[in-house]
Amino acid sequence: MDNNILNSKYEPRDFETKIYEDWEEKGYFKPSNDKKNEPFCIMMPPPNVTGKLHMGHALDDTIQDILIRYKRMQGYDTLWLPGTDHSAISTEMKVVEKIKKEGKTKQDLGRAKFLKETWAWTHKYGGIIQKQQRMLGCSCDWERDRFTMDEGMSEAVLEQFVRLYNKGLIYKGTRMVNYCPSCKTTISDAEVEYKEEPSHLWHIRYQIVGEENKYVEVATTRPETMIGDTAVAVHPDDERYKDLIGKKCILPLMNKEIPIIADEFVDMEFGTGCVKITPAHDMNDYQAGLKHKLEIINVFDDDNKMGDLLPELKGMDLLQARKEIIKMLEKEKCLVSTEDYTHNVAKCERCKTTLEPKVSVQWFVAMKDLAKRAADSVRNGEMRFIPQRYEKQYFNWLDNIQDWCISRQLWWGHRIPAYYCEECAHINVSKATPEKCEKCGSEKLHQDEDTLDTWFSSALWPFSTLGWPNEESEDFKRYYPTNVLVTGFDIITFWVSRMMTQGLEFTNQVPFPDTLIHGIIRDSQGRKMSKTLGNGIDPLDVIEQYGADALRFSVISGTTMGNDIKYMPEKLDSAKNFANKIWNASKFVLMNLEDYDGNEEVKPTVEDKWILTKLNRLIKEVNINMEAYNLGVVLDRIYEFIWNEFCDWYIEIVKTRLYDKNCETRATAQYILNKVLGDSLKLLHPFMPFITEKIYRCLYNDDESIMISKYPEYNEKDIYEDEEKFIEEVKEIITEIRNIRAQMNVHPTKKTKIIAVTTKYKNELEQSNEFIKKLAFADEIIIRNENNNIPENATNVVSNNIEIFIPFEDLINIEDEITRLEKEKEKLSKGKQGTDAKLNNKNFLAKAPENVVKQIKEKQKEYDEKINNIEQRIKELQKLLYK
RNA sequence: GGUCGCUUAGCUCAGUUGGCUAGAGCACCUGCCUUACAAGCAGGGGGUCAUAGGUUCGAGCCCUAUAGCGACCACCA
Repeated sequence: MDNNILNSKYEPRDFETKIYEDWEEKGYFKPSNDKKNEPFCIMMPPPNVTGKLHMGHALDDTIQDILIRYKRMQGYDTLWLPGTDHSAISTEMKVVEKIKKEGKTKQDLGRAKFLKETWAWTHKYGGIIQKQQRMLGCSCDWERDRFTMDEGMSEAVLEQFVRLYNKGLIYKGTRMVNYCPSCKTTISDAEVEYKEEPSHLWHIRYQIVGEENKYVEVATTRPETMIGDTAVAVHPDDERYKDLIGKKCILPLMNKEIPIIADEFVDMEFGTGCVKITPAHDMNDYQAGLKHKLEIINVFDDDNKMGDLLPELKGMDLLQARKEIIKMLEKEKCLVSTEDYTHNVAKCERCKTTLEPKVSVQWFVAMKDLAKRAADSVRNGEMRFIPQRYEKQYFNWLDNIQDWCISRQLWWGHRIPAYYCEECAHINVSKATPEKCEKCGSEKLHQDEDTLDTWFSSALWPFSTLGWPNEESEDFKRYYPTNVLVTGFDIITFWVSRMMTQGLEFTNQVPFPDTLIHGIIRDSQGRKMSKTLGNGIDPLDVIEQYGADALRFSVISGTTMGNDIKYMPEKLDSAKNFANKIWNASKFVLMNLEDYDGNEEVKPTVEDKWILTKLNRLIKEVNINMEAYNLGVVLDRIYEFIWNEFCDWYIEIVKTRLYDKNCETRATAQYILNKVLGDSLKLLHPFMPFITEKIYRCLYNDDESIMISKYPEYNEKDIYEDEEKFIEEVKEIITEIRNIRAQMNVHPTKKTKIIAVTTKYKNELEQSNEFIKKLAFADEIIIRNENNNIPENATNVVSNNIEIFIPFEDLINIEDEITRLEKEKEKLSKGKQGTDAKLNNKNFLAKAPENVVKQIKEKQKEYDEKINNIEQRIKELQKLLYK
C-alpha cells in the first residue's frame, strides 16, 4: 500500500487493483492451515476455461466470496478453491470453427494434431475469466487452482470409470440417444431443449393387405422417416380399429408389408388414432419396436443424409427428402391431407440444431441405485437446499432418472479407457494403457475413440480437486467434505445431482451439507441476458465505471436467495453513493482523530452508549442472518446502520464535543467514532472488501489488513437499554421540531428558542443540551423547573417522556399550526383505533399472549396521552386565535 | 400434462416462527451549497399487500379456489 490517506474523492479504480495485489502477495487467500481452527471449504463451480465473466458468475462468485471472507474473519481455516472446466463440446466447436477458417477439418488434422490445437487454444484464451475474478475481489487460493483436464483430475476420472465399470455400473449398450447433426455427437437428455415450431401434420394412408380400397390412415410430422416404418400401431381399446389388429398393411413407396399392432401408448384422441412406427427415428417408436420385436431400419446414413432405401433419395438431407417424399406420396395418391401443426422440437442446447434421435452404441452409467442414495441423503437431511423448495427439482430428476449416456463423439475430453482386443473382441478397461488383452493376451488393442461427458469429470469436483483418489492427501483429509456449494438453479440436475451421486459413491458421504441456490440475473425488462439479444451487462464495464464494491453491492442488496434479480442500472448509483457516503464519513472521522492517542480514559456518554447498543444489536442481527445465508438482509441492515444511525445521527451529535477542544468527553467521542467505524467496516468487509480495506488501513495504521481482523461479535454487556430509549426519543423529538420548522417555513439556519419539559429524562436532557440545540437549530434550550412556566404563545411537540415547546415568536402562523396539529391528531387516531379494537375484544384479551397484550396496552396509553395533549394545544391555539 | 415460484408505493424489491401506524432504494414535491459528503442535508406526499372465500383474538404471512406472469420437468405421432 502506497499511502494511508483518503483522497478527497472516492475513486475505486485508484486502489482496488493495488489492494488485491497486496492481499495476494501476502498470501491471505491461502488457508491458514491452523489445526486449532475448524476448516471451512467452498469449491468454486468451474467456469469454462475459455469463457468470460458474465453477471451470473459475478453473482455466484460474490456470494462465495462473502461467505468465505466472513468465515475467514471468524477464524476458520478457510479454503476457497478455484478452477476451470474444459467444457468439451463448446471448446471443441470453437476450435473446429477456427480450423475451418483455415480450410481444414478435424479429420484432416487427425486426433493428435487436433488436440494440440485445442490445448493451444485453451492456453491462449484460457484464464481470462480468472483475471476478471481477481478484479471482482475473489479471495480464492489461486495456488490450488485446478483444471478438469489437468493430470490429477484426469486420473480421478479414470479411477471413477474403472471402479464403476468393475462394479458393473458402467456398461456399453444400444440405445436411442439424441444426436446433434451439427456437433456430430450424442448429447445427454439434460442438454436438450425444446422449442415450439410451426410444422405440418401429414395424413398418409396405408392400404390394408388383401382388402381393396381399405386403408389405415396415419398422421405424422416426419414423413421422410416413413420408409423406415416397420409397423402401424393403434390403441387396443380403440373400437374403430379393433378389427385391424393383427392384419398387415402396405407401406407406400417401399411396397412392403408391415404389421398392424396394438399398444397402449397410442393416444386415441390424437390425429387419426393410428401411429406409424419407425423404431430407428423416434424414442417411443424405439421402445415399441423393442417390445414388439420389430425390425429397426435406419433411414439415414452416418452423415445423416438419406441412405439407399430409396435410391432416388440417396444423399439428400432431411428437408429435401421430406419434400421429395411428399411429392411421391401425392403421386401415389397416398397423401390424404396436410394440416398446420405446431409442436415441440428437440434442439441442441448449444447450437440450436434440431436433434435427431439415433440408435447407437454408447457407454452408460446405471443411475438407479446411485440416484436413490443421492435423493435419500437430501430426504434424511444430510444435505439441504437453500431455499428448500429447490429440493423438489432435485427429487423430480433423481426419482425419474434415466441411465446416463456418458460417451461423446468428441476428441476434446477424457478419452474412454476401454481397449478393444482385435482378436477376441474382449473389452479391457484400465487406467493405464494395457499392453495385451487380459483375456487372450493379444497385443492388438485399440482404444475406444469416444471421450467422456464433461459432467463426468465435474461430478468429482468437490474431491478430485483435493487429491482424490489419494484419500490420504492432506487436503482431502482436512477439507472434505466441503461446507457449502453455491450455484444457480439451472444446473441442479446437470451438476448438483451428479456431484451427490458420485460423492456418495466414492467417498461415502455427501460432498457438501448445504447447497445454496441463487437465481439468474435478468435485464431491466426481465429478460434473460443473452448474446443473441445483446442485452447482457458486462461486469468488467461496471467495475471500470463504478468499482467492484458497487458491483458486488448491486447484486446482493435487497435480494432474496433463490429469486431472480432484475438488474436495474440505478442500483449501481445507489451502491456508489453508499460507498461515497462511507468514504466521506471516514474522512470526517480521520480528520477528527488526528490528535487522538487512545490514552485517555473512556467515559461514554448517553449518545455513546446509544450508538454502542445500536452497533451491538446490528452485530447480533448480522451474525444470525449470515448463518441463515440471508445476505441481502445483512447488507441492507449494515447500510441502514452506517447511513441512518452512524452518519445521520451519531456523527452529527458528537460534533459539538469534537469541536470543543476542552470538552471532557472529547477523547471518548474519538474513541467511540474509531470503534464504531472500525466495526462497521469489518461487518461490511465481506460485501465490499476494497473500500473497507482502504479505510481500515487509514484508521488502524498498525493493523495489517481488515481481511485477517476479527469479525465483530455480539457482546451482551454493550447493551444500554435506557440510554438507547432516551436517544430514540430525542431523535423523535428533533424530527418533530424539524417537521414543524419545515412546515412553518422557518429557514433551516434560523435559530429558535426551545423549552423542554420532562417527566423522566431530566438529567440526560441537561447533559444532552448541546446536541439537541445544534440539531434542532435552537439558540437556547430551557429545561423547565419550578421557576419557569410554559409559555402561552408556543406550540409543542409531544413525546412520551419529554415535552418540547417552541415559542411563537419564531413561527409564523397559528392557523397553519392548528392544521398541522389536526393532521397529526388524525394520524394518531388512526393508530389508536387499532389498539382500541384489540383491547375491546374479549377474545383478544383472553387468548393473545400476555406480552402482546401488554405491548398493545402501552401503545394505547401513548396514543391517548399524545392525542390528549394535541387536543389541548389545539384548544389553546384556537383561544389565542379568537382573542 | 405435472411441479414450483411470483403478484406489496409510479419503478425495482425487502418483509424472519402470524402480533406496534406494512419498509427500503430510485422517482416525485418543498426548503437548504449548515466547515465529511449536492454522489449531499432536512422535511413531505404516495400502498383496500392480485381477486374471492376460509382458519384465527389477530393474516402481507397459514388453508382453499380463481386470474395474470414466469420457470422447471415430461412430451402426443
